[in-house]
Amino acid sequence: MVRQKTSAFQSSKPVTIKDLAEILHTTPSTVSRALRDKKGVGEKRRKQVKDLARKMNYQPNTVASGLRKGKSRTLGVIVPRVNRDFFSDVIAGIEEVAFDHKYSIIICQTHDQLDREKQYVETLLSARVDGILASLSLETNTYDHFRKILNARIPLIFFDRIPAEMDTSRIVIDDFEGAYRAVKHMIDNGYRRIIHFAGPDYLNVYRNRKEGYLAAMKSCNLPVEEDMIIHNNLTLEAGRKSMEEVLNKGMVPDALFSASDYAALGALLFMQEKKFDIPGQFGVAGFSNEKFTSYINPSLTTVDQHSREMGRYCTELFLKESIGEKPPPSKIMLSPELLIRKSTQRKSKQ
Amino acid sequence: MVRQKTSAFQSSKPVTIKDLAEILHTTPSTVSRALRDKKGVGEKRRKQVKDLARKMNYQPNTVASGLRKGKSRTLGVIVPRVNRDFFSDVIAGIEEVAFDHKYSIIICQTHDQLDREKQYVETLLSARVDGILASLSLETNTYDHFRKILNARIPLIFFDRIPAEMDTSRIVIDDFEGAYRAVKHMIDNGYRRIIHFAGPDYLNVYRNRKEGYLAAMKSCNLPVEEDMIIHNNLTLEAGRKSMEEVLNKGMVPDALFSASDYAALGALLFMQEKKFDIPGQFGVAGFSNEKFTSYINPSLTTVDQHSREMGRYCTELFLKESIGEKPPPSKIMLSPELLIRKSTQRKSKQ
DNA sequence: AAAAAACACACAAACGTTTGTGTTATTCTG
DNA sequence: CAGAATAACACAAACGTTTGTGTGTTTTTT
Repeated sequence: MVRQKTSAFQSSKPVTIKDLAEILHTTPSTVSRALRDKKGVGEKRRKQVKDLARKMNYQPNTVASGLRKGKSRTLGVIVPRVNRDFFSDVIAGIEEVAFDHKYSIIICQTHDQLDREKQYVETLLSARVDGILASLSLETNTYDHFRKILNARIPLIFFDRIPAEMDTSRIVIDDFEGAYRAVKHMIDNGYRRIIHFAGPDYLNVYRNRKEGYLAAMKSCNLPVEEDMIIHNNLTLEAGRKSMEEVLNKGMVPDALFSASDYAALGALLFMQEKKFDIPGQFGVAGFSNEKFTSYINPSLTTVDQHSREMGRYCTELFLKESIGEKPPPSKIMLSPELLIRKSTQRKSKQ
Repeated sequence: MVRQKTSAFQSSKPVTIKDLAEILHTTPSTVSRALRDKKGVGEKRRKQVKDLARKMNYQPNTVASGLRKGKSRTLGVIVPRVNRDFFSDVIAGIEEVAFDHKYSIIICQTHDQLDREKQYVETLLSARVDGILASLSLETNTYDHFRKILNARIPLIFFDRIPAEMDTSRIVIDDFEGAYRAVKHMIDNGYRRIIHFAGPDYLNVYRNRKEGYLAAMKSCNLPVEEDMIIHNNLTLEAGRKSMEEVLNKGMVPDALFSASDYAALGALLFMQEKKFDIPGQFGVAGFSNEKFTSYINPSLTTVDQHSREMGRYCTELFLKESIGEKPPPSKIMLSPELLIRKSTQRKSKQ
């Protein structure tokens, strides 16, 4: 005998509102209203419809309803990479709030490439997402693709890596403050010749971290020679290499403040190979609070960016913008948290 | 004077195919065919249409075309958490292949909760995604929601955490083999009383890792007492706590093979606090190759799961299933890679 | 040069909803 | 109990595409 599944498991084409209407000898409009608890449908009929819908395993078609309503209850999220702790934490935060409000999220990885970013903006626009949350790619130096989003009257919220050139809602942490506090802390611990690994100047986050570094040094009257600021791409390998070059040039820094944890790690590993005592002879601080920073030895002083909260806020900003008349853009700046760990704590101060 | 933007920046309602048709005194069908390079449109007209589309910044509406075509070029991805290295790496892999084939991906976090998983399946089904890639939540012990996907004739590919109960395409790594090799390696390095942190038995991955552990021990005639296998939820805290309990019970293991890197780390940190020399007095190996494992000290021996490749394969499996007649489900098993690091390398063997 | 084939296009229906408007029956009001 | 208000529904149009079919026109074939 053929195995007979319950009616929930019939295959074939999905059941539509029309099908339900036909069976009940009524019309699609009534069924639609019944299902969504809109008025204009009698008690009895409503129950009848809902019962049948359940029985026939009716699945609402959000594509159709999206087309009709002009809303997709979908959010586009554009990030450089999904598998970076910072970004995946932000995404986790976004997803949480989005889920609570019945939004789905489409994620887009730019791989830090401008043309991918552009292409994804097109895709999201075509998908008629209700909003876009984005963090700039490293290559982004033009913003017309983002302006298109605004012109389409779709809420656009930037987080972390934001364009100075556009007047949109945005949420960042205070990178300047985070860097300033990290460097100040290092100085307080007796480090003096602190070098800095910086990212590209055209990205707000790296520019601000550099400024924070400079301000902290200046506030203590510590000189910053030109070659104490090393721009690289902030990967582990870049950090290791830059550190090597610094030593090869004959410089004798006693600490490093890196705009990225990975680059900090690269330098730290290199210095350990060279038998430098960390934090004794050389202090290291990073930025972002990647998970590994608390597990390595010595644990790495870093700046936490409240990534998950950033994601949550970001989505809340979108929700605010998506209802009613467009409010003026909100600019939120979260306070970073300096996490003082072993890599910057000298046993004896200066 | 009012600032005048180029035509690319007009606001108002999006341009539709109908609009283009009207302007060119032709019909939507012709415009549609012209834009998509379908035959039935003259050279001249085609150029005319494309030029106008560009000029008016026409954005195709994938919602409408999705409704008409019954395909959304969208993939649903269901994972326990997006901010775990393993899963975010898989997602990165999925995104890469999906992007190349012009698919968008909707990501869903179950937070290891069954009801969230169910709800997301409904959402994805309603969104009429073209396929679903999923890894089970810890709580999943019922599969009707997944069967619905199959009944809707939507390709469903499981990865890593898969249900034994369903006959779908799937891709896993050989957890048994990975565990076996890890434990064998530890035995080869002189460890004898190796304990095991295991996850829930109803999840294939943890069951297989445990089996691998048992097989390796057995192959060397090493006894495994009941209390040498500790089930916990595999978090860092759980690892620490379990380790503490083991010692408190008066057991004297000389090594740990943990089904998770985090739990391994918890145990490792605890043992270090208790002044055990690792790997000298106590060896530790984990599973998953989380990023931090190579940066900690001692670096952690672990098993790499080729997560990115898994994501890529997974999407390729979907692509294969989405064309033509449904092929029989593919069952792919990737070979894990044992990464031998310091945490299991005794200076002097035995 | 007539018949056949190919082409360029218009027309119309369809995908599955949602929503405004009309129609009839029921309930309410004074 | 007439008239108004309300309710329960049906009807039809619309969202923006895609695609099958029909109709002239041009090109090719012989």
